[in-house]
This record gives sequence, structure tokens and C-alpha cells, in this order.
Amino acid sequence: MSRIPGRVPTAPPTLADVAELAGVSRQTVSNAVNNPDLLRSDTLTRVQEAIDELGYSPNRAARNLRTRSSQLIGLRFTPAQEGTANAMVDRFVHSLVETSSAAGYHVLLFPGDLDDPTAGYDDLLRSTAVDAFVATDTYLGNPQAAWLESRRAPFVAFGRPWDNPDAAHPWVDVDGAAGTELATSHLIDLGHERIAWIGWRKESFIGEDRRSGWSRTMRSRGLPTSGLASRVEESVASGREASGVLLDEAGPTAFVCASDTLAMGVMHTLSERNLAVGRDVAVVGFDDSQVAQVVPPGLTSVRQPLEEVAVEVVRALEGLLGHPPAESRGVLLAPELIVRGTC
Amino acid sequence: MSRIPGRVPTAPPTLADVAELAGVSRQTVSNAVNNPDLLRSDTLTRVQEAIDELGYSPNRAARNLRTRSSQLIGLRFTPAQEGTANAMVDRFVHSLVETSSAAGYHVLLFPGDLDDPTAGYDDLLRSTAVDAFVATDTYLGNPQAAWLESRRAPFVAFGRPWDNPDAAHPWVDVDGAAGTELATSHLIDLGHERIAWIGWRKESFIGEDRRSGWSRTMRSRGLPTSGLASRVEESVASGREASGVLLDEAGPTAFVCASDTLAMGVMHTLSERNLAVGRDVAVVGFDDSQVAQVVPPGLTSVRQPLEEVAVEVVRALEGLLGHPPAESRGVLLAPELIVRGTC
DNA sequence: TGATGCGTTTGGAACGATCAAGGAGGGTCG
DNA sequence: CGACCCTCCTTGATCGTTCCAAACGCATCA
Repeated sequence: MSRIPGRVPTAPPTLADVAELAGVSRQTVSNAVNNPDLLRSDTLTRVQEAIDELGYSPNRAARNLRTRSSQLIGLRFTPAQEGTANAMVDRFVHSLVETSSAAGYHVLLFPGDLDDPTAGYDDLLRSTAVDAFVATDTYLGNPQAAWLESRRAPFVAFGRPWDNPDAAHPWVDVDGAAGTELATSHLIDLGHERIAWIGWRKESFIGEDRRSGWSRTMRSRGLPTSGLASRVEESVASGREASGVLLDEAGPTAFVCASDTLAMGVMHTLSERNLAVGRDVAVVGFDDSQVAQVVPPGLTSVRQPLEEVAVEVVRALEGLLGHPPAESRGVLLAPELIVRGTC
Repeated sequence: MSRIPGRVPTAPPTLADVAELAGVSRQTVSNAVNNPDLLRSDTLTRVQEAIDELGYSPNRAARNLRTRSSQLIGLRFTPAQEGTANAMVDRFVHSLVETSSAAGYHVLLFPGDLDDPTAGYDDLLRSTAVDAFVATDTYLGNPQAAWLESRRAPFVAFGRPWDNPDAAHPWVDVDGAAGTELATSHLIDLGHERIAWIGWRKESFIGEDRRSGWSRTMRSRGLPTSGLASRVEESVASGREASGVLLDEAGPTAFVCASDTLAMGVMHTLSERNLAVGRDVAVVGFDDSQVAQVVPPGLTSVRQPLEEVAVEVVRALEGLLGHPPAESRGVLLAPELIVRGTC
């Protein structure tokens, strides 16, 4: 019926076409695709052959309409900050695409308004264009999570609900304090005693978390921290300034930084002062960005297990969208320290 | 009719719900959304109010089914090469998301099998999950373009059809030779005479293109090139080795590189030999990656206008998908040189 | 023989939107 | 006055799939 002669030859075959060729009903073809167990094996092979012969794939729109699901996961993709070393989100996206594909989902990117973090979500939600969201950027009191929860939108957050311990949504995060603890311990083991911290301003939950790993390790090893910490903006210039001041006033032999961007600021200072990085002064960054991997002599950095994060995120999504929905709460993963030339 | 009591309260409103509330027919609501000009203004406002009151957004699946279009653009998203400085694709994706969103399209990511560049396309195409593709990675005789063309799949390539001048598909690319010409001229203007080239192996069309910008500029300025060129793999280690050999054997005072990754290799060599980068030896990279932006003292690099590329890609897509389809051929854009501390 | 059951297959009715015609209603013209 | 057009809006069919309930063939059992 749909193979009307004169129809555009490139129009893809439909369920009805396959059914006709195989000599069965539409529903049987549908079952062959979705519930092969329901068919007698000889019927199944016959239908399979017809499917292969025509090169049939179920029409996504029709299936989505009927099943009320799109097999799409929405991800807000904001422009990367130029001038920073942070391509972390991108690395995560790559992992997410891989993992969710294995689970039968594709990733839909939509742009984010920098001023309004909730923009874009609403329309995709109401038009049922996506089944769920993955929310990144949950830092610093970002209203995304709370907003999504209030809309009863299915979503998984990459990042803890810092400001709301009662939040009921599933999340996956990396233990930043454990990361800086690894870094600090490593430096202490190398013999450093005056180890400085360069992080973000106090309002940043993530920044304070990472800072706490440094400070608690220093304390537990009986080393001083006073005068050795600095809180600045996320930029190379800030890291450069801060490290200059710290060198002048506190004389540290090593720096632990909240990000690779800040660590690169330290590298600038060292290079300007002709200090041998790694020999005279050690530096550790955070994120294991591409910069850390290629800058001479290689920046030691805390690496987040983004592949695992993606796996856990997808696992949580599957729970969320399953029938019946499976409960799942927060997952906290441990980072590792990648040692390179800077210490 | 669809507001059956007992239905899940979170089920989104439909066209019929809006129609009932506004006291008009479904089609009128549809027109209010898609062809507002067809309605009398008082009817339009009445419908608009009903839409706002219910928070209605057209169901994507239903619309897609009927209109045979998904408003989605497929993009194969392969894992980034670790250890290289090349986050260029990611920067492009960001621009593409922005631009295509403005044109009413969203970006769908799907994973790519590294061994089979055409994997993934077929299913999305046959299931009409996407309206068109954007093909990147068209380097080095990649069969993607030819394959897509043979399937009559609508797509726009980021990258010229190097090995097939007769290719009929639209493409957008950046003039690599013009970029290296900018770099080489800049170095010559600074007084450099022995300027080396580090690029990729001869089979790489892109590599040869970029190399030609260097060589033709050298020749036109009456400067020697023999013994000053090297072709290696895309890796920091390769760039490091090649620059070491070149320094020993040809004594260049400047390097032009086919990528930031290779340029970082040069930086490694200079740092090992205690040569002052920028003062003793100049370096220019290609891609203006985040690495170039943050490495001390800042890597001068050729920057591809990826925002413009995205704009042109979307423009071509709109032509391709328009009624009637508009012809469009190749677009070649000019890069710019971002001068930083390395020269 | 006819009722019961099970495994398999079938036809009709959604899902929610747009397309293609087909009406009201009012104004203009011969 | 009726034919005609124009504007605005409505009705029924349709896109391709899955859900639902019913029907089928066949064997078993009373």
C-alpha cells in the first residue's frame, strides 16, 4: 500500500513493505524487531530476510510517537571558555556518546544561554524531544538541578548537589578532595614541606572541596598551611600573579592548583623567573587536560575518571527511565594522579 | 478528548487540548504555531493565550512523523586523540551547536568506529533520525564523503574533497596554505631567514597544503628551503625529535609547524636545550588550540575561523534541505595569525 | 465431540501532529 | 437576486509505528 508506484525511489521501506514481502502482518514484523522471542523461528528468519533485503530500519519518528520516548539524551553544550586549559567537558562528552550509544541512546546537544542556565531545557522537555538530561555545570549554586527537579524532568547530574543535601536526583561526581590529597601526599613524599595552594574563591563549592584535600593532608602530616593559600579567578593570569606573590612572601617549593589553567599560570611565573620547573619548584594541576599532557616537561595533574563517570551516568539514566524506575543516588568516584615532569 | 481524567498529570498538553481551551479546531492551533499570518489577529491572540496557559509545545515525534523531517543534524563524534593539542573539533562543535540552533536545528552526536568511518551513518539515515549530516575528518582519502554521496545522503563536509575534484556535495574548508603563508611571512618580516617546516607525511593532503604555503612563501622571498623540511607523525614526540634533528643539521632560527601538537614538540626541544623560545628560536603552530593560548610564553598560531565555518556549514545545510534545494558548492575561508610570545 | 489451554499471529485503534480539501460568512459584481 | 470570490476556519485522512484484544491453529483432555 505504501509502495505506490511513482513514489520517490529513495523513500525508505516501511514495516508494511517488509510485512508484504515476508507474507506476514505488520505486527509480526514489529515483533521480529522488538520481541524476537515471540516468533516461531522459521517465521523469524523469513522476516529477517525480508528486512535485510529491503534494508529496513524502523522509522524513528513513528516509533517515538507511539512509545512516547525518543531515545535521546539532552546535553547543554556551552561555549568553552577560551584561554583556559579546561577541555574536560569535551572529554566527558566523548565518553558519554560512546557509553549512551551502547545503551541505545543518542546525545542531543543544545546551546546554553550563559546568563540563563535553565534556558533550552523547557522546550525540549515539553516537546518530548528528549527522554532525559545530563546536567553538567552544577557548580556554585547553579539552579539547573533544582529547576529540573521542580519540573519533574528526568535527569542525572555530573556534580554533587552541594547546596542541597536533600536533593533526590541521581548524581555522579569525582572526589576532588581525594585528588588534591593524592597530589599533596605525592609532593610530601618527594620531600617538599612548604606546599602552596592556588584555588578559587570561597563561594566555589568545588574549589573549597579541592582545597580541603590539600589542607587536611598538610595538617595530618604536621606541615604548615598559613600564608600558603591563595584564592583567585580561573585564569592563567590569576595563577601567574598568585604564584608570584606566594613565591615572594611564603617561599613555597611546590604548588597544588585547583585547575590546570591555574597551574599554567604558575608555569608562566617560573619561566619568567628562570626557575627550573620540577627541579626548583614543583607544580601539580587538576583535570589532566591536553595542556598538561603536552606542555614541557609535562604537567603532573589529577585526572578525573570521566569514562567511569559516563558509565555511571548512563547507568543512572537507565534506572531513571526503566520500568519501573529504579532508585539510584549519588556515586562518588576517585580520581588518580598522573605524574609527569613537573614533580 | 485527550484530557481523560486519570491520565498522568504530567502528560504534556496536545494540540487538541489547546484547541478545546481556545474554542477552535486543531488545525487552527497548528496554523497559529506555524503560519500565524493565516489567522485573524483576535483569533491568534486567543490561541496564543491558550498555548501559554497550558504551556504547550508541539510534540516533536508527531511533527517529525508527519513532516518527514527531524530538525536534527547528525555529527560523528570520535574520541579525541589523547596526548595531542588538537581540540579543534570540539571548538567547531560548539560553534555548530550555536549556529544550527539559530536555524532551528539541533545536533545529534553519534559515536564513530575508528576502523570503519562509515559506521553509524547508515542506520540514522534509514531510520530518518536525522535530516542531514555534517562530515568532519574528511582528510586523507576518508571514504565518508564518497559513501554518503553514493547513498544520496544530504550532508555538508568540513574539509575539501581532496581526492575527488568532481565531488558534487557542498563543503566548507579553511585555506591552510594561506595560514602557513601568514606565519612564514610574519617570520620573514621579523628578520628570520632560515625557517624550518615540520609537517605530516606526504599522503596527508592537508599536510601538503599547509606545507605549500611555507615553501611558496620562502621561494617568493628568495629564501632557501632545502634541508629545512621534515615530515613526521602527529605527536609531541615526533615534533621534538624532528626539531632536534633540524637544529643540529640545518640551524634554523624559526619553525613553522602543521599543528600545535608538533609545535609543542619544538617547545620541548628548546626547553631541553635551554634555548629561549621567541628570542633564540621562534615557533609558530597551527589551530590556535587551548594549549597555544596558555603555554608560556604563548604560542603564536594560525587560527581557523571555526565560527565562520559553522555559519557556512549551516547555510549550506539550509540550502540542501530547502524547498527547492538550493545549489551550493565549496566555500574556502581564510585563517588568521594569532601572534603571541613565541615570535 | 467439544471444551480448554497454549503458543503464535492478526486486524483495528491509538500516538499527535500536518496536509489537502471543503465549508461558513461576508462583500462585490453583473 | 444569484453567481462569484475572498478570508477565515474546520473536517477527515494520513505519516509509520506499537498497544490491545481477539482469533487462529493445534494439541490435550474430559
